[in-house]
Amino acid sequence: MNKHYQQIWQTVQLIPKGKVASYGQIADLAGLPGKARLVGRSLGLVPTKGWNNNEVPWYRVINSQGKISFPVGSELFEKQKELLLEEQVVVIGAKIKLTEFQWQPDLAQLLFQLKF
DNA sequence: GGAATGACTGTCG
DNA sequence: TCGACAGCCATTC
Repeated sequence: MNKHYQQIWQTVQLIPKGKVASYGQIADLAGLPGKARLVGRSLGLVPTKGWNNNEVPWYRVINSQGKISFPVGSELFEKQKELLLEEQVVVIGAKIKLTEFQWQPDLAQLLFQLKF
């Protein structure tokens, strides 16, 4: 259980500044293919708990359509958008240009860092 | 143990 | 491009 969350958070931390990744992408990289929902849920657990919440850039994770997964105007939506804009990521409405900002990791380097 | 619930995804019209 | 739908899976009731 916790092990899965650890892998997810660890993977999220690898997303470079100014880039974003989708839930499914994170799930794959964390060794949990097809479990995008698990990623979403685990990210939802981070902030409330006192774990390494500040270390996990949850706002760099969006859905596969390149959009923020919160209702427009909600508190979390605004916060996420703000944080992304601070990193030079262009957010139009809820949309982000995936072709420009989606993280495209070097798999070999990634495996080295994760040490799975 | 069964049913409902999500910060999801891919496919189809 | 967009909405509806069916899988998906750990957690919660």
